[in-house]
Amino acid sequence: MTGFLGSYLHQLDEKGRLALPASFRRSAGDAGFVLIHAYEPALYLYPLRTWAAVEERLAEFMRRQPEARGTVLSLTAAAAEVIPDKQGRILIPERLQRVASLDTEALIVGALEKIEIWNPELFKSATGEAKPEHERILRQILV
Amino acid sequence: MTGFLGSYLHQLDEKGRLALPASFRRSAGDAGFVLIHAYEPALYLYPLRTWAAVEERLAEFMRRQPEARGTVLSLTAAAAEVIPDKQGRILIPERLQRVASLDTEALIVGALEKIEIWNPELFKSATGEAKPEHERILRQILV
DNA sequence: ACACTTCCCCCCACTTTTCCCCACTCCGCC
DNA sequence: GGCGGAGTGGGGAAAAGTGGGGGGAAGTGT
Repeated sequence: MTGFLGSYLHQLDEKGRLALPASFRRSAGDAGFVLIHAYEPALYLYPLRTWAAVEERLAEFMRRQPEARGTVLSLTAAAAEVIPDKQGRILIPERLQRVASLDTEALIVGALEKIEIWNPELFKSATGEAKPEHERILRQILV
Repeated sequence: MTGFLGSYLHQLDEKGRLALPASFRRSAGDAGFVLIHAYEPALYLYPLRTWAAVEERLAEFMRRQPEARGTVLSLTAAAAEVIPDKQGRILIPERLQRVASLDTEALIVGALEKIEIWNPELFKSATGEAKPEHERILRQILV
């Protein structure tokens, strides 16, 4: 089973509902997701299956560096567990819509173990720059 | 089992469908493929079997160099998992047709672990130029 | 405890896209 | 010359995305 791939431009309706691509729904099984906001103007969506590992890393990190508690707390405070309705849509809390600058359209991007949700314009400007040293490594990776 | 070899000129129909050569289909088993766009004006097609290794290397790359996230994200965003229909054709998303300048004809090129899909003219100009260099490199490889 | 409000989720309906299936052609091979 | 595998093209059924209305649960205040 491969990770999440591809990008999809979907509508965010007035109720704050966002339809996940059917292929993403299938590869997540139909358990729920965890929606968080971290350092970028985007939201991250983890299927519960992979979220467990993230949670473990968070706990481990706090044990090693207690001064990081505040950082982790602000992450968990802004997080939400979301479950798709029968039409495959998740409800994005109003506060998370605001921090991600989501309006009527959202770009749903597959990022291997997680899904990212972006404002389409912000995504374009965030991924615009091509870094030569990264490209060199990519050539090695892609055989 | 050998890698993918040979090149085939096939039609890209109005619906964006491209028939894979029957021999490629056979050597991939009939699981799906992953289609990506990287630094060249061409598309790369990986059978799922070999894609898993690529994905693992990508994850490793991000662990070592977190600042490469953007590069990997634009790669996965432009990727798609494709499954041949019963006639052995894959659907190439409109966005990927554009970045690879694919019109009505596509050149399907075997490239060992993966398959490359080119605009025929672009392929000629990309591979036609560096003849002397080719010879020098090949002498080293083929003893 | 009860009425009231609010919000969420289910259901229904519609549009668009996708993909499955059938039919046809071309070519090489028996 | 027919047969079979391969590539090509298009119609129709099924699925996916979108939008809105109503019922019921949860929370609030009286």
